[in-house]
Amino acid sequence: MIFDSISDIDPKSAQAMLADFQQIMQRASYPKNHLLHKEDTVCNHLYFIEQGLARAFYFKDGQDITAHIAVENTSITAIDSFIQRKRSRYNIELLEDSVVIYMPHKELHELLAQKPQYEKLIRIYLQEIYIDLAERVEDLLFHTAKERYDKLLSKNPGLLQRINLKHIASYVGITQETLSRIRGKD
Amino acid sequence: MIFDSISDIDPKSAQAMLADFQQIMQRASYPKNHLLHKEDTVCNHLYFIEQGLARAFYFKDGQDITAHIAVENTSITAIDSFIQRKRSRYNIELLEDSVVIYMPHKELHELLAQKPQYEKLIRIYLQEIYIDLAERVEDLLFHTAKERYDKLLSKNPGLLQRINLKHIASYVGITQETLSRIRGKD
DNA sequence: ATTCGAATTTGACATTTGTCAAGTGGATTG
DNA sequence: CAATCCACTTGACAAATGTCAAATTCGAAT
Repeated sequence: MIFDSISDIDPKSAQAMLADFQQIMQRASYPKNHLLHKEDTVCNHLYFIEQGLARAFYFKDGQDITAHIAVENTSITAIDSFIQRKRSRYNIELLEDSVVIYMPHKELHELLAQKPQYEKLIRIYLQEIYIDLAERVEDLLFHTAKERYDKLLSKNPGLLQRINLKHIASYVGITQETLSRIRGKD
Repeated sequence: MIFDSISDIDPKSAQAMLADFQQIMQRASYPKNHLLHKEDTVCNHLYFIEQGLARAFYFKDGQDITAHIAVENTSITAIDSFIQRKRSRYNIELLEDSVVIYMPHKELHELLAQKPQYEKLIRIYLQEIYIDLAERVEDLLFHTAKERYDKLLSKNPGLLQRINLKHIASYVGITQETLSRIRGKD
């Protein structure tokens, strides 16, 4: 969550920063299956999941592939689209009735132009998601599908009860059938 | 390359920024096989390859795995270590006699503290390498080893003549033998 | 409780990739 | 020129994963 980064900043200004950020962020509730973002459009919002569950996915050769899973206190966007202002191949879908907080790209951009001190926050946020992503690459390269599956579940206990196995399977990079067999051997 | 980001910034201040950055960056030449960074130490430098070739690698079950390849005008670090100030599992090795430009973490940190306007540059740099990494994840998940191999070579023509096949194989996530067989089918 | 449909598992077989060992070819060196 | 080394390829077989189709299980709705 982005506001974790504020812990790196001195507490008295942190409060003020938080207030500024809250001004450009909005909260909304959506039902299960709602699409936060549709493929082939530019993604204008950075979302934080306050309550609920979301996934980013797209279609590869007709297959529904989950690229990212976001639980509570976690962010989700079509980040390449959000950053590069180009159309995204991803959809973002809620898997449960959810409460999300979101920040419009335009407002964020303006805030950064007006108050450059917030650049630091965004920089730290980017560092954090970069580290996460780097870990994902290592997992994909050097760990087996079973190890990736176990790790995902140990990081997110209870996730199994909230999401289809096929989404988890595509997220860890294997078919649902293989995942099912892997699970059997316990 | 980090200074690409400067194109987003108005030209007159770009010059001044460039000068500031150059003050904290140094240039050095090293021979082939030189280690820019050793595993199990904190990585204190962000390197840009001006001339030559480098790779980041580490050992997984005794096997030498290439995690990143950096050609000219490209950056390389043990980025998680550089950001998080913890020991790295990566080594960074030059594959040719090279000229590198590097920025010490301490100086960068101090520059950012003194002149927060540079945060923007770093933010943009992080955005760029994040996008690259996200593309890598997609490749690993959704493209075959052959597709990854072809893409790597089409992005970097001539790379084959500069680097061992085994490094390319581990980079695209397969064994050298499999890569050799894949190459045969052309 | 029963039924229906979706989610998950299982079976059979094809395909891909890994492993280990041996072979080939080119460059280097004495 | 022969010996040697290194990179790369090939062969034979094992292991892992994919594909497609057929069960089976589970849960929601009646």
